Amino acid sequence: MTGRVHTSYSLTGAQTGRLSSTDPNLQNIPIRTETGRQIRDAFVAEPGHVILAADYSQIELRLAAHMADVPALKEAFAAGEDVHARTAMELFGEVNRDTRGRAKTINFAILYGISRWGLAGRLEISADEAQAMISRYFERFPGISAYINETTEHARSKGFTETLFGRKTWFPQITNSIQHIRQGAERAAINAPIQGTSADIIKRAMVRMGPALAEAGLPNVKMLLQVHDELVFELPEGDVEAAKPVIERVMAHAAEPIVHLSVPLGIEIGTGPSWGAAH
DNA sequence: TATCGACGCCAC
DNA sequence: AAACGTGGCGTCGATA
Repeated sequence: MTGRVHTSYSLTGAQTGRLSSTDPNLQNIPIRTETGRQIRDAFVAEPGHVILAADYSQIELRLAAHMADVPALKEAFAAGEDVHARTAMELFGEVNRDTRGRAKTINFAILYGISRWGLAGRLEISADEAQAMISRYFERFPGISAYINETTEHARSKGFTETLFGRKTWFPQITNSIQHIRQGAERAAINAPIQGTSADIIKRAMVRMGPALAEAGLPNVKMLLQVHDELVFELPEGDVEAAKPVIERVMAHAAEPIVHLSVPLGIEIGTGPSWGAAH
């Protein structure tokens, strides 16, 4: 008995290469509402220890900017700018609460394989209006349009997509004669290289983390959880300042030396007595 | 009593 | 008509 909750991870749980978590699933613990935050606060560190949460900041949008070669987005990430604001400026010519919010929604929609109906539903506008916004997005960021066309065509001709590290995901439904099934496969194929490359990167960071902490003289830092773009640690309070730069460096450079990204990978680190407080 | 799929909701 | 990606799980009703 450890007196703690223990999950099980499946290394092949998701088509894209993500981990999945069961019994219990610790990758969908609430956080967005006040009640959710209180639930995360129930995950506490041992006395004398703290929880450290390290997140990749907008990793999938950064990878999309790299893979689709979108100069405006790459510049924004390189400069540490607000990328959704930058997108709003490109699309609407001005940045305010409304345009930034809509730009953020469109950026997410791109990662998921955009459709006029999906965007229309999310923005509560007509499909025609959504199509006009997508066309505008493609005009401003032609690399995104090319990425979508090339990725779906590759999936159709070869049957699979690849991450930047060469890991394949297969799409047998990409040639299905039923339109909505085929289109669903196309959206998944657009997303898979992005989500999959993110999964590859954090796995590489996890493999390197133990040795890196050991070499840094930090044997008491324990890696507890992975939540897709986040690693959760428990460590003695006195180790926090030494551990932060090690964790940051391992995560930020995890793609190297196999893949050289044209955007930096930003890491956000927080600490506290609980998982909730570490965010 | 067990199993399966639809549904809704939680996360990234 | 149209729900945009990846998952797990609790509930409910149909079924064996």
